[in-house]
Amino acid sequence: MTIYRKKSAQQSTSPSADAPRAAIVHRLKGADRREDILNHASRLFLTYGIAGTSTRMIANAVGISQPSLYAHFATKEALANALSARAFSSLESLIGRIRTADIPAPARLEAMIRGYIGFALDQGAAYRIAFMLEGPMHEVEAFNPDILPGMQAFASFRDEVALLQQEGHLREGSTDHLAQSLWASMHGLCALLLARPDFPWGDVEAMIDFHVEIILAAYQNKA
Amino acid sequence: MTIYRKKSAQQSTSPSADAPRAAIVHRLKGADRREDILNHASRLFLTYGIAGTSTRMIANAVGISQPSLYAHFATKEALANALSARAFSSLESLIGRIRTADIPAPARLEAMIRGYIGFALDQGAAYRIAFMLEGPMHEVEAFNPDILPGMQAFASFRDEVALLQQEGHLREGSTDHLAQSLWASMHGLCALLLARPDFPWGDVEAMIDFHVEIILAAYQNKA
DNA sequence: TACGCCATCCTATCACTGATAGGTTACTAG
DNA sequence: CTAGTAACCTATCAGTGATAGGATGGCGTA
Repeated sequence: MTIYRKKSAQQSTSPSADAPRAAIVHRLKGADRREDILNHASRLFLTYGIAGTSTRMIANAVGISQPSLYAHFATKEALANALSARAFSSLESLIGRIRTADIPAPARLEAMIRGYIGFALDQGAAYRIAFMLEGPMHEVEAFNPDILPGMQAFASFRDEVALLQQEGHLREGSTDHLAQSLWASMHGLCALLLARPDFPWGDVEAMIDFHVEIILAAYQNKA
Repeated sequence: MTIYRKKSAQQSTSPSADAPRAAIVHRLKGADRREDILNHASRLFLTYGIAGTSTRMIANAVGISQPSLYAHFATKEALANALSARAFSSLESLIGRIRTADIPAPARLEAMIRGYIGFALDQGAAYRIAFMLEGPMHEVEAFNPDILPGMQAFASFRDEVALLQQEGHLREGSTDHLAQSLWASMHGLCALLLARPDFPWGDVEAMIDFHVEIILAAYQNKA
């Protein structure tokens, strides 16, 4: 029995050769260097995926040695989590902006849903890290501060759901169930589009519009 | 600046020591050995995750050398894809069984939805491989036969949606949009539950019931 | 029964990965 | 001017997926 190997892409232009180390290295203060690393890592993760981006690629792009990364992040996973945290802080602020914007209630829900979907598709790498990554299956993770921004973003979303419900724009029932179910419906589309971009989706824009319309009708008050 | 490393779990009982090689090795025919490998890999993937399972762990569990795996699968990814394919064949047959079962139309839709969710949560590892894994972001994958069972399962699902729509049990509109949106709604819940089992979901059973009810109401014909 | 093929399986080794150990350098407070 | 320390380095580790090439045993055929 013989299996033919698919020839590996990226042969001539190896990712590991991405941006040779800068000739002159400037020392940076911890916080600045940390931001520097996150910026380059974000770009690389988006291009090559997380598993496809090595710590050496990141270090080369930044212009420091690979072990120097570990002065700022305990592990590669911690770096990814920090990126996710950064992205979710911006999601939370996005939700906050929509909540405080002067938008009448029904349109506010739609704005929230479309904002969420747009965020997920834009920040694909960070969104994957937060919601689609394979974590330890049986091991209960000790408190991880990098998950917090995601939780806060959800909490903010849940608060808005509670408000809309109180105002009578959303169906009755458990607010937690409502928020989680609504979140799941939004997430489902984002996750599938991100995980299977090669699927014959047809017109993606139209598909999103269709799904949003269904969601709005499903969760709004029938009264 | 000093970062404290989280101490690595699995220290004393390293996963790599999982099941020492069997003393007496029996030669198996290609197809049998292949099934053997898939069975052990499935168990290990579920326990340690895909990235957390090395090819050496799989080989040790099976009782063969690590390079011997490559006589049956070109890459570790190919092995994972084969597992996914096997699982999705069973999903397709599940859908087929529900379709041909003697269930009146509205209950048939609910049976389909609950069957799908149950499958996803049971076959977590395979489901992840098929729908939640990080793939190449910019590279268009050449035809991959292991994706076929997943596509066929979706096609079967879409056919049933078309039928229910023709019978007047589902709302009007593009059948493709309807099937994709419905799939996304189901997937969203499964994906979140699998990716974030540590989230404070509350009563998961009740949450699933709530979501299914919403989906049924959302996609059924309002007439 | 004897032969030879070839699928099965092995050991040895590769390049690369994430991570660690321990020394060097440059900025800065006193 | 002189510590002290944060920033950074080189060298190296064990483990990973994958490859090269040789050993072996069962089976069809002469």
